Amino acid sequence: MALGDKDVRVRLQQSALNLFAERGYERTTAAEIAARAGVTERTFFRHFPDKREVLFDGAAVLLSALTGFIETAPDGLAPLDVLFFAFNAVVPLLEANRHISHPRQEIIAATPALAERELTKHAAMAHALAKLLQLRGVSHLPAELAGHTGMAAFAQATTAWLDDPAIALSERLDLAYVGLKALWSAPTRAADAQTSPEAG
Amino acid sequence: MALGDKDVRVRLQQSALNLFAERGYERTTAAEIAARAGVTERTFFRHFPDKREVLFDGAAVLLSALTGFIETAPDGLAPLDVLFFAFNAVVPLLEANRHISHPRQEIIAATPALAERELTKHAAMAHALAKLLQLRGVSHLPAELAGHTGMAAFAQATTAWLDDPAIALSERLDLAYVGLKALWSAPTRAADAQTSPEAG
DNA sequence: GTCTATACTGAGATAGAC
DNA sequence: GTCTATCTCAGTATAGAC
Repeated sequence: MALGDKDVRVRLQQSALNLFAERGYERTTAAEIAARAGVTERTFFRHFPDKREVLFDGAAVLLSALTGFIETAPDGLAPLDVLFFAFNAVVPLLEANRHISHPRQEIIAATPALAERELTKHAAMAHALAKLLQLRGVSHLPAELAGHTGMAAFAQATTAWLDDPAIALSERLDLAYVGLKALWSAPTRAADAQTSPEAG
Repeated sequence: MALGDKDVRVRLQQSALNLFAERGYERTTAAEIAARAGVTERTFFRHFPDKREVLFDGAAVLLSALTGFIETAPDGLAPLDVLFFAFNAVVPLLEANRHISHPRQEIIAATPALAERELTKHAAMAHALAKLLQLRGVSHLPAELAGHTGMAAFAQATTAWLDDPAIALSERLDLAYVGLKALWSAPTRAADAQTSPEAG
């Protein structure tokens, strides 16, 4: 009607982000989000199947970008190297969206219901990455392992970078990559040995 | 009070498992679960903070067992080898509970809300494993990577074994272990190359 | 144990685009 | 006319407050 031609969906997302930042997720009702966007509560639920989803639209864009890079990754790379090739390739996209991702991440971290939904999104993305690896000849179970392992590293790198931008995202990814490989070789000491590590 | 001395909590869990199997999770109300267990709806929510939690009590027992084995794992093992040492050690426990885990897994797989909660439980367990590795001297970020990578492999092995017990759980764990290591070395072909793999 | 807010669903009506 | 987006109204179940 007269609230400007900007898409209702986008208005709902912005209203939600603002209200969640102001009062917190639980103290914000779907009706309030809808009202600020100039529509009714029912319209909110037609755009988003539940209240949480309003914060998770960006995942599709990211996945689409990752898909393109995985499909064009060089031949002969190992499964996890394919994934990290794509992760590094989407760094500019993530950097460009940091001003939205950062406050969003804080809201999610403060809200168990949203943290739970984010895990679901990560699992879905891990599964999508696995299917792309299968297109490159990786068999089912190893592909799923690669998807989940890669996503764990990707999520750790991006989360750490959102928390503390002093270390660049590409460097965070490198750290995660090196850290993953070391999980097979770096020895750990038994818990008992910890009591006198320098003494023995 | 005459419904037998079996703990109300356990009766609620059994009622829930049965009702979910009969009608599905969404078509079962908390009041119905409570009624079958001989208590009121209010009592249900006193035992479980939300309806989903009634299916996720076993995680604590499993984690407790894993904790013991990680603490007593041999000195000098790499992070992921510590975790797989513990995973293999709890195989008998899992095998003993298969008659409960199997129907439970089917209900969870059929119910998105429950699958989401299970991811949360897995993430919590990954985090717990990470903290145990930190007690063995592994630093924070690598420990978290190991926790999530290990949990992904553990979950894949147990899920596959619940679906198809023809392959033993210990063998499923071995397959996951080997599969993980190969993610760094086994080459993949580019998607384009797939169209004529034998022709070139 | 009682009461209530609110997330979510379904059916039907309206309005505009094409 | 169809199709799509929205609103209105009525309802149920969860979960938290009292």
